[in-house]
Amino acid sequence: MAGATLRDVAKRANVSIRTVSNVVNGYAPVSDELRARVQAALDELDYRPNLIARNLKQGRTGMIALVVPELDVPYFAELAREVITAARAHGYVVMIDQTDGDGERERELLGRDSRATMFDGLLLSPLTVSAEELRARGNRVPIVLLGEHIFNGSFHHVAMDNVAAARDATAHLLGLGRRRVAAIGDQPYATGETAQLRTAGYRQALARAGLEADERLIVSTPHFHRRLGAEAMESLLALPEPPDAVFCYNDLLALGAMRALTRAGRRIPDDVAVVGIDDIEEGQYSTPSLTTVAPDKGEIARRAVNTLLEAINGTAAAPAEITVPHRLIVRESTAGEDAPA
Amino acid sequence: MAGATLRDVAKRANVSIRTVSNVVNGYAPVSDELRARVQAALDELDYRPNLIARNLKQGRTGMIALVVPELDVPYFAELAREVITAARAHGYVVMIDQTDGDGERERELLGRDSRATMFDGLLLSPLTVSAEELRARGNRVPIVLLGEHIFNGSFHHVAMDNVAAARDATAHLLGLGRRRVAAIGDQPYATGETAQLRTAGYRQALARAGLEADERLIVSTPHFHRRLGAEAMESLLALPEPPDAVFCYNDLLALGAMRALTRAGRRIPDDVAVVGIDDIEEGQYSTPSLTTVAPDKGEIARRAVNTLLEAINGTAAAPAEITVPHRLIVRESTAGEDAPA
DNA sequence: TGAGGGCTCTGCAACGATGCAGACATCATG
DNA sequence: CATGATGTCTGCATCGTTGCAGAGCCCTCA
Repeated sequence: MAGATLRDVAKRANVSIRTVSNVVNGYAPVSDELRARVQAALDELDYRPNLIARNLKQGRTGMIALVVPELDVPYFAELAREVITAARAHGYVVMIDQTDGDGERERELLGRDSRATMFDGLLLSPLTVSAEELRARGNRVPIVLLGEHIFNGSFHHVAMDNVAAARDATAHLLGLGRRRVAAIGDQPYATGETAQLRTAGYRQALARAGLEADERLIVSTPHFHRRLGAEAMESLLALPEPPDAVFCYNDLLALGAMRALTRAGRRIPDDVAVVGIDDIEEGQYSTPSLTTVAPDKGEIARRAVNTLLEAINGTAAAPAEITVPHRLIVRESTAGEDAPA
Repeated sequence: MAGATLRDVAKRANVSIRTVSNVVNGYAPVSDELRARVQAALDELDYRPNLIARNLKQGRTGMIALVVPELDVPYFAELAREVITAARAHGYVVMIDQTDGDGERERELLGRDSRATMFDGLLLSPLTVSAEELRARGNRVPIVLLGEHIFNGSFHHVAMDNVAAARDATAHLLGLGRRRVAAIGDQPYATGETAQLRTAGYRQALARAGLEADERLIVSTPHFHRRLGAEAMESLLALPEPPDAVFCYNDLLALGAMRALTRAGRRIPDDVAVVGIDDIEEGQYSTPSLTTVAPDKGEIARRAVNTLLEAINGTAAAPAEITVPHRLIVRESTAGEDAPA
């Protein structure tokens, strides 16, 4: 049997549809006697409101979508959890989708038949979509961008200061006395803005220490997965003058790099110190535990959700770059036994 | 400006609403000339179909929900990715929600005002909801259960054979000649059915090897996170006769246990061999890499999605227990240097 | 020539809910 | 007793779309 509708309940309780609706929503005053009768009918028929109909009438769904490249990348999974929590605090639920880092799928989202219209707003962590494409899509559904790319003010955008984060990570390694600091994760092409910002930070730290960057120590990777971190590390170890420290553009690369180092018999941090970015939980339990730059994920999620809801309600300020704080967390991969437990 | 509707487009193109709808959906034959005129109007107004209205009319949304305890538990994140992929193959999208392992939130899902009615079906990985509660909720939205609990035939249920998986893992350790094999992750109370199945498998393996279980070697943990694995391992190491192997009920526990072992200066696997369950990617890159029992996540996702879609379409067979295959993957945490790369 | 059949195109009703305006009964007040 | 205020309850229109039945029109063929 399909679900009972307001009409069914109304017929059974011998009242108008409207009155049943009032009872369900606690709106207009309803006499106790009628209320009881309607309630009985509601229970007997096990009425559940049809949210789709309600949404159509009200013009909103109470759902926002979070679109990330890959859900099984721990950073995104952890961020997703924070977003769900932040949205729930406002009575919103979050639908999560992944693009597989596939530009095709990202653009699908913006296309005519996109399911995006099912949502009151969109949180998008783009990999390849450009600002122009986003602008061209019109202003159907409010959007807040997360963490990637540079959109110079056309959109709400929440991220940490990537240059500063990379600079802090690199400076930490230099502060340990390391002089051949490698970098893993550059992406010197159009869609690699985040990576390029981190490379810039890396170079800044070297410059401030009066060092010149050795281009052979900067390894590019098309994405940020463990395997590529391991491969990059292997290639660095094969250099005539291998590095004594490595700054990885995220924790997964760093974990892969550490795996390669251990396999090659190098000691961490004695031979090579390692630092990442993201502060995923895995890094606390790796051997050795991983020094990292932690963006404040909770803050990212809250600011993003709040901004999106403001945009939905039309109370949003002009699009702005929102920068959330980050901090360096020192663990064994740079401090060795001295690391705080 | 709010989105243009079919009516707006119809007015502009000077045709009926119905014809615009036909053009949009490619339904009835429309003359080339009219089609072009309508298409032009569609483009000019940048028409996007209102999916909510369409869904209301059609009685389906093309969305299913996946509800898991915690999204940032790698197993669930990896499973979610598979589910998204499987659903997409059928034109469905997946909305993901997490319950935080909170019975309250799980039950909310079944309550009167649940958003569950927004979805054509539900994939639920329950932690505390009982079969009775599920039955009591009526048959509003088709449900397929994943991995947890025992529902003896009242619901579609997809899982691996937990007893066999645990038996295989334990037998592997025994096959290495270990004799004091510990178990981390038992949950000897009502909502711990999965854990209890694994304990049963553990005991079976010991029995088949002619060994008696040492109850002190079975450590309970209220949930399956890294930290508890580490704590459990520490307590095991404090025993007068510590174990020479440990079977952890999932990979996170195992990774935590390995962390504790390394910190305590024990060698893996020489002093203590470790095996987990789940085959999360992290275990391939840990030091040492983690031996594990891998459920076929892709198969779980595909079977679950297919079954759910059959239920949605009314073509489903009677509720059934669907068992997916698993296999032991041997890595360094039990095989040491001999492990396959 | 006119009956029949295809092809286009259209209007109406409906999905299930809510906003609005107003009907009706009751009651207090002058 | 008339008036208006108050408190309940109802019917109608509507959200944007699609299903259905049918209206024209043109063509074919007997």
